[in-house]
Amino acid sequence: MSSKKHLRATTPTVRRVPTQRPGPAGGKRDQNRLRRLTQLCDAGLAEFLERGIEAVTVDEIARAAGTAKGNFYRYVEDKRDLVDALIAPLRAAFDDAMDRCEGATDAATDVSGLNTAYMTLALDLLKLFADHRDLVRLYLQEARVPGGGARAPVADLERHVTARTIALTKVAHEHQLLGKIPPEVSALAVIGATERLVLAHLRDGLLANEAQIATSLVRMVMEGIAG
Amino acid sequence: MSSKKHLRATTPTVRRVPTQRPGPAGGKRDQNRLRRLTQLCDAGLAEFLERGIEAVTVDEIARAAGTAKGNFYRYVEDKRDLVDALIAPLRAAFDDAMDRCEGATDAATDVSGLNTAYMTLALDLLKLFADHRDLVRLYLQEARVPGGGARAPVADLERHVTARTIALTKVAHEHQLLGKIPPEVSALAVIGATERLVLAHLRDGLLANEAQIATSLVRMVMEGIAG
DNA sequence: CCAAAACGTGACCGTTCAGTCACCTTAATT
DNA sequence: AATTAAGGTGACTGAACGGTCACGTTTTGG
Repeated sequence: MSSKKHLRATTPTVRRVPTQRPGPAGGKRDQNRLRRLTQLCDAGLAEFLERGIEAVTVDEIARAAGTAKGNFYRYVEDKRDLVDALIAPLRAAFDDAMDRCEGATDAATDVSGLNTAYMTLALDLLKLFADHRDLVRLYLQEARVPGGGARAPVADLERHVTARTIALTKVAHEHQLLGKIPPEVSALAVIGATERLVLAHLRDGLLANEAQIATSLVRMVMEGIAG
Repeated sequence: MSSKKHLRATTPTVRRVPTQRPGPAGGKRDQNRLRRLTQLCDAGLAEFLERGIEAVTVDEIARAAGTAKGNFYRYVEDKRDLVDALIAPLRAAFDDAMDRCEGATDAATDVSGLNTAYMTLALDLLKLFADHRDLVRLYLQEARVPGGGARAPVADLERHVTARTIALTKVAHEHQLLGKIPPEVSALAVIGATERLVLAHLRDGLLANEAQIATSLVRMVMEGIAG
């Protein structure tokens, strides 16, 4: 057949990711693997926040995670894949909150039911910000740049967030809750205001008092800037 | 002395930028030079908007401007310098508007004088957006990413805008125009809402009706989302 | 205990890119 | 018209980086 050296017992293609003996879920193999992946994610996230996704090299991430570059590719396809893994939980948390709100608005029979639904959403999002501070910051820092290469998952999420928020606002608009302002406009204005405040808090350390940001924002949304 | 070939008649250092015969301002030399610089700026801006500042190479900019890479460096130090040249007019226009507004608030003797000052600022900024559409879009797309390398001028401008806007808002706050909301919070909320709307308009082609965006925004700032 | 899968490594390869340089052409100035 | 600065070019260099590979080590399932 082939020469004695380099004979490949199993599959001909080079396997980067384990497929034959991944071990039982929750077993030692699984644990180790998850730990390394987490280290890579954490290291990547820290670097991305500091210098931007695009500027960070695979080698830097691997070293910061305490391993070698070659090993990086055993856990993840490339930098974009790592960003994907990073962003996925954020997207999931956002969808959870939105799903819950949509369920509540669908079930609501009167205006006050709608308002509770929106207040619940606000609280859910507040919790989301608290639970995923660094991820939210990464999203805010990177979302607006054209999504080529590794930034694509972030840009995707931005479109997703925009679309779902506008859709939700249209419901409010149909129930006459928004006066003459087009739903797209009010949706984007609220998103924009919220995101800018959260960014100032997370990135610049401005506005240390989180509760005050939240209540001020709600007040401004309800009554305008002079509230 | 030296060999006949390659003798350097004048200065020993390689000159990239003309210093000895730049020609009179407005003269032909000056015109040509300005034209090329403009081509490079235009080409760079277009590429930056499409794929992000970081991803664009010097060679691409030069080719898009219809010239060779080597020539790029005769007009500009490097990519960062080009971004600097692009951003400078935007910064200048912003400062003009803010200076005018500060002058008006200083001169104002009553609340209505302050309000006119702020409305004038809003109109000035509206004009700024119209006069520098692509530059504003570039700013919005790139401002939040950590400012390493070529993106530094944009990140600088973001800090500048934030600082001046907050300072201006503090004046309003001292005149009791903002109720209980801290001036930093209202300033950032308004910036955020405005920027998000402008970005949707410029980048995504959403919200085609500019006048409606503007009036809606003013209404929301004044009366809240339900205006 | 042992075979082999998974893990880990860093040298290596091919590509890309910023910045330079020697040479050529154009045109402004005297 | 002659001189020479300025404009223009693309090949070249060195550095950086993504991704691979051959090899060594560890872990585990049987």
